[in-house]
Amino acid sequence: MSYSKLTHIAEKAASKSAQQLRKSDRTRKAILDGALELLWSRPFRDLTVAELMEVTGICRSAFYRYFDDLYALMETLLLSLEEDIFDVAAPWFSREGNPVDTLRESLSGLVRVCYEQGPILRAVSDASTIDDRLENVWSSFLTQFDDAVTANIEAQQAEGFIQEFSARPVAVALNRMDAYLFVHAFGRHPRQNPELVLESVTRLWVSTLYQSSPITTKNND
Amino acid sequence: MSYSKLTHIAEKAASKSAQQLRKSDRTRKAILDGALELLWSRPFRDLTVAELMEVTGICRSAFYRYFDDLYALMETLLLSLEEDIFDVAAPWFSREGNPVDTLRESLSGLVRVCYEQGPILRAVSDASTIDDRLENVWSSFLTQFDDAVTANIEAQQAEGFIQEFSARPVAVALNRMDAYLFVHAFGRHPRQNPELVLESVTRLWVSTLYQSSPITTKNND
DNA sequence: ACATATAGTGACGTCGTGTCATTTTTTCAA
DNA sequence: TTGAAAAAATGACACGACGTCACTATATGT
Repeated sequence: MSYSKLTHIAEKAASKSAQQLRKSDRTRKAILDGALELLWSRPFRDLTVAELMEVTGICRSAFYRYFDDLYALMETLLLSLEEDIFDVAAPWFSREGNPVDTLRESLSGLVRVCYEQGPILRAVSDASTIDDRLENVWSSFLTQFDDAVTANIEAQQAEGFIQEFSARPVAVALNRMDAYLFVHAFGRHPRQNPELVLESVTRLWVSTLYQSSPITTKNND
Repeated sequence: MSYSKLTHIAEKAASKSAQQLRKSDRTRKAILDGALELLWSRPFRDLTVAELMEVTGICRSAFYRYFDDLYALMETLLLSLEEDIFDVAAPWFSREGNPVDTLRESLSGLVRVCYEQGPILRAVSDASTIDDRLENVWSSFLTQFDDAVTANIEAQQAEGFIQEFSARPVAVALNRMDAYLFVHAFGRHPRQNPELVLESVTRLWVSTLYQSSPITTKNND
């Protein structure tokens, strides 16, 4: 009987890898996918649990088995965005290579990711003003960035790449610009031209931090 | 009888100037004042018609005689903010005097007004993500600013004060920075130090637009 | 002072939310 | 394969906030 048992287990494993994990995980993913689908074309304010679960094909109240509320769901989406964003912003923070070049690289990646995920970014940003808890998550996400940028500015000031000034308020200003410019430019269809946005964001960062550097008006990497 | 009539009229006029206009206008003002009071210390998301009218001391449903909904009320608050903001930003747009000096003056006024009205600014900004109509009003407010800044940059480029680049995307970036930095810094108590915010905002605008200008790290006007 | 216009009231219907007891489906091991 | 236990899905419910409406009370102006 160990034969049939093993076969059975093997089948289970096979079916699991085909269907992806347990039922609950598939359902959770279906809900997240449904949310992404809806938020791609409609603002967060129009999203209701009823509509979302209708798309998912499961009873509305089942939603609450997977998320506390829509804001908890948005938090999940934000966390996955965060990963992409920190990854793509890495070059400048790595503090290897030419500061201006790596800054351009980081900003370019940031624009790309935010362009691709624009409507989601906007939905999270919108939702964060309505819910206490999500607001804290969003806010601490921005603050992490503030901290990282501040530290990097201070380090490069010590090395003489950046002139002396109070780093944090400038870091905060630059980050708020990025965040809300991206939300504004890429948060709704039709999204704005990412090349133009990248160009102007780069101009601001470079002229603020590395004043003497020349600025190209076309990106010719 | 014309005597008593005149006296009566005189009394009416006196009482009107003392009590300010008709009942409806006083009530409307009371509602707006109540909203200002509540929003001074709590986020927009916690504001309900019931709570607002409780503060005002009138029946909840009377609210709808004066405003379509809370977003219409917020629109009224935004419009009064707008006036202050356009007024105070005038110097740079007037295109008289030294561009950098007038820019500093405008930014200084902007920071002052937004500091004073921080929680209201934030409430409007928060509310605008929830309501269609208010979002359009907020958005067109920002766009007006985008237009004005774009025009001013282009004019000063023509005069040689500002180097050549695509003006609008830079204007949009600078404005989004202002708007959301102010919302972030001044929108909740305790508000951040306006001096520091002014200094960093000024740094960004000046170094972006008038690269060659020296930047003072203390404001010694 | 009175007739009329206007402001204020309370009750109602609606919608979206979140919970709960119950039913259905999965899961896993004998 | 089967059946018992665990987990997931369902439908009904109560709640809170909204916006409307017929009605009452109060202002307004002649």
